[in-house]
Amino acid sequence: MNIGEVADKSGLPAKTIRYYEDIGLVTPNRSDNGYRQFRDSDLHKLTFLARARTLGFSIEDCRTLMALYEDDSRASADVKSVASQHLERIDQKITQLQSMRDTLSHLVAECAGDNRPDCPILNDLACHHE
Amino acid sequence: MNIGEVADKSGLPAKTIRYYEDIGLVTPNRSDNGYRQFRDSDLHKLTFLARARTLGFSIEDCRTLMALYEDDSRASADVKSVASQHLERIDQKITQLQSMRDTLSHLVAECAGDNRPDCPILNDLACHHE
DNA sequence: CGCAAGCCTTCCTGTGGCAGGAAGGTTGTG
DNA sequence: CACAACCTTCCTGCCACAGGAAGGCTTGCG
Repeated sequence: MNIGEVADKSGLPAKTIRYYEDIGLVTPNRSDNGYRQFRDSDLHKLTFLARARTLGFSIEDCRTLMALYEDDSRASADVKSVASQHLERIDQKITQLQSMRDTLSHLVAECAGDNRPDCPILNDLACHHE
Repeated sequence: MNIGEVADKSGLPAKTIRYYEDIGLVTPNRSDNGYRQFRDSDLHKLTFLARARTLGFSIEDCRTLMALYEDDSRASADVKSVASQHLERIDQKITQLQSMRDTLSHLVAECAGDNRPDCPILNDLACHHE
């Protein structure tokens, strides 16, 4: 398979696949003409990566997860550890975003949104927050 | 005031303040020795920026908000518009993160986390998601 | 007066995860 | 044989800074 076909099948842009080769996540063969030649196992890896990325794992997490996936003697505890830490980071992010959301939605609700200059949003921003 | 003092008072790192000058968000004077000289109005701007950044506004949003803040004939509708769009982006992000969270927490809960290789998390990643 | 500590300066590189695009080679079709 | 549709490498840019090198200024102490 050429890169276009694996791009279609994996759902990843060709650019991304080249990048993943650059950083050593996949290592396709090369044809005589220099084109990348992907095996089924490469496509499999790429769909694995695509799925892990949609779940928000970092590239380094993906690298770790791939290594665990390919290690038949892995301990599921190691996988769970990576996923748990990621889950924790996600929770932190959600908490932080919800805090922003709460403040912002209050301010937006209070703002008249007309053509007068008085604005609670700007008042909040300009007020000295410690 | 030198940069160290405004850094302390605004809560922003000196690096960040220099960067904000680079991109034209603040324009402090210079002393004879080349040091940046910040007025009270500069400090005021920087605390405004710090607050806007903690609410998650992008630098470009901050630029717009600052311009509106300094425009006495602004319409609060313009401010509200910027804030509403930002709020919408935050909501989208939260939704997306919660979707990740739901999937991940399911998987983590199902994973035994022992020293056997069988792992629902890896099974999910490796299974062909369209 | 010399010297060290603690400020300040500019400039360069790196981060994460690619996207965009230039310049050129290859392959398939009418 | 022209042309489109692939493919290649290489370079730059994104965002919002952080880290650090190399050097100038200032202040206080012995």
